Amino acid sequence: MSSLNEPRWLDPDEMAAWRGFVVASNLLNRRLERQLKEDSGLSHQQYEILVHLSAAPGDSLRMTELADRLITSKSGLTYQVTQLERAGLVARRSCPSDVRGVIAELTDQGREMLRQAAPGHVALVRELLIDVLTREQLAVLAEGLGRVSARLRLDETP
Amino acid sequence: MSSLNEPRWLDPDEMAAWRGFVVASNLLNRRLERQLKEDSGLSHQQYEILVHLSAAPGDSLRMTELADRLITSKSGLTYQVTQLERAGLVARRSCPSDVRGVIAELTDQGREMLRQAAPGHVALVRELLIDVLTREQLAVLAEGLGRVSARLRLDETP
DNA sequence: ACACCTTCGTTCGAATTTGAACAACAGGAG
DNA sequence: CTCCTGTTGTTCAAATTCGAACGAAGGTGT
Repeated sequence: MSSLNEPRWLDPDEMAAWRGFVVASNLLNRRLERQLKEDSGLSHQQYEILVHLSAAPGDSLRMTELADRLITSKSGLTYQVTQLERAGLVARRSCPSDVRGVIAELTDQGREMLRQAAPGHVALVRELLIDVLTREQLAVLAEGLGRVSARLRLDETP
Repeated sequence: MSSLNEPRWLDPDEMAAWRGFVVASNLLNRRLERQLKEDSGLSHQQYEILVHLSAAPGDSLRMTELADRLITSKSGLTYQVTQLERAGLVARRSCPSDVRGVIAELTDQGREMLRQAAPGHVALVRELLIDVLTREQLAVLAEGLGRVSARLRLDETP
């Protein structure tokens, strides 16, 4: 009756996929972190903040919305935005439609920093991930992990 | 002449794969972290230490070897092993063949903790990742990310 | 207008992570 | 044996992260 009490462990194929995911993710993060820090003095998190802001209309986003996209805690974002503000890359504005709201906005200096940092970062992502995989593998990654992400998003906000 | 100075940006498919990877990885880590902490009081990192030790011959590994497998810094491992030692889940032994060496060994209590924590963790990994993907997608993940990991490992130790 | 529950962003303390510096040792070339 | 170079694990200060608690404000129903 082991199937009743015992969990369904991962078979070798499943384990390989899971380990591959964890290992690749850790190694990749570590590598990108190092490269960004050396190249531009930015952490990966700070870089992502700039990216998300520059992709948003008006180069600005509300704190909560930004935290959701970055998948980080609100307090963590407060800290990092403060750092970026000190560096002159981001500015805080108050929200017109909500007194409580705070809008983080990309400064000209922030835009310039992103313009300078992006090429090296993208090149490394390409070298370490994109160009290592085939077109088909990329498609599977996008579709599969997209569905995984969607499932996780739903679980978070019921 | 933009192709000479401009980097090759990611096209929509490539971007989807990259974003999917980052988002899924962050959401998954966050979720697993929460579950492990609530369920067993362990961090994901601590859990992985126990897993790697229990998978090693003699339920023990040298610190450096363990740090490599966990993909973490040596100092980070020192800290976490100290925590686990205080909790009685891991013990430090000295290495017979190398006076400098320190061997981390799983205690009976650590083995028991792992036995108790593993089912819930595996079930969640299955629910959030494995069972969301098809057999073919899992195979692609394993093969592709395995190659990505291998490439990254080589880059680290030239 | 009123109470009530939710949302917003920040602050706080505790936990964790990292890289650099360090002392002690290993291993080989000469 | 004796330098010399590379490893090993730890310590240290600094940076980052998180969750809980908080004050302030939005939104709703009555």
